[in-house]
Amino acid sequence: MRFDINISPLDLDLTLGCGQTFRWRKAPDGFWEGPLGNQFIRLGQKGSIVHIEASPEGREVEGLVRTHLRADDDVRGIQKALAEDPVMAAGISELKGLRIVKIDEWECLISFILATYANIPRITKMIETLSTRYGERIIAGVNSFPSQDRLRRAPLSELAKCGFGYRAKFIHEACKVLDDDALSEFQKMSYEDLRDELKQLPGVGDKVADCVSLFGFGRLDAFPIDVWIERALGRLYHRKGSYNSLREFAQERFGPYAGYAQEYLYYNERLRAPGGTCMFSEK
DNA sequence: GCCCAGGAGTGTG
DNA sequence: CACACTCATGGG
Repeated sequence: MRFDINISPLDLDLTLGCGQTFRWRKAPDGFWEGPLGNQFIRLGQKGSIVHIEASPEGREVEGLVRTHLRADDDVRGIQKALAEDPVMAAGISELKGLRIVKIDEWECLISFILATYANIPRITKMIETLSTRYGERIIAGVNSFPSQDRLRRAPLSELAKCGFGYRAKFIHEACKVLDDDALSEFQKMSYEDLRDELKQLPGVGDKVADCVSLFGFGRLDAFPIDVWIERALGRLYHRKGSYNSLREFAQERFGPYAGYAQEYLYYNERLRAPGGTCMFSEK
């Protein structure tokens, strides 16, 4: 099955290639491919037209892709609002097609627990290992992200051999602490309550809670602060301080779309780092 | 070998 | 509140 949808503005390379999500790969033919739910999806782009291929053939593919790429976000409006800040305006200008993605809540939580203090190539590899061992086969060589139930049944001794380091026991314990419908209950909460709940999970601190709030639960006001954002805020806004003081600065300055602001800052900071660029241009 | 990574947890002043 | 230290490991 293949068909086209229209999403604008959109740049798949920017959106899928640099650290929001870890399972998309750029194929030699220029298509981005990876698992979404229990289907293997290929996405190509010409202008604002996105070509979609899916196997096995599912009925809700268009919905899956539109949700993942947050097709209903008024990105132009968000950029216009953020661009009232001249510093941000300059940062946005080369990133018009960068969109926040919407990741499955469970996949996002585990992914960003694994992402703590690791670089993107390694994170990608860890998630690949987890899916290969515990996910279900979609097509040859591609497995779905493992379910909560399946991961809960994985003994720690086994997870400890996956190359996750100290993260193994975090995800092992997080699985056991959460019951099956906990995350759907989380979805009903305010952002503040959601953060507090997430932070009670092992391996989830301020930064992971904000990443999961933003990319997993779709809270566009979340503003995750990692080392890159910390540098960007220092360099561009001369701000330094605790996580919460920086977060409050961002909330006040960028308001309900702080998450998009964060992504523009993140990308700019990475692009200007020596050799530090994104997946689609690394090999 | 060295440095760093989309940090968190715990303890101390 | 602020630091300081440890955690386990691989990619560049």
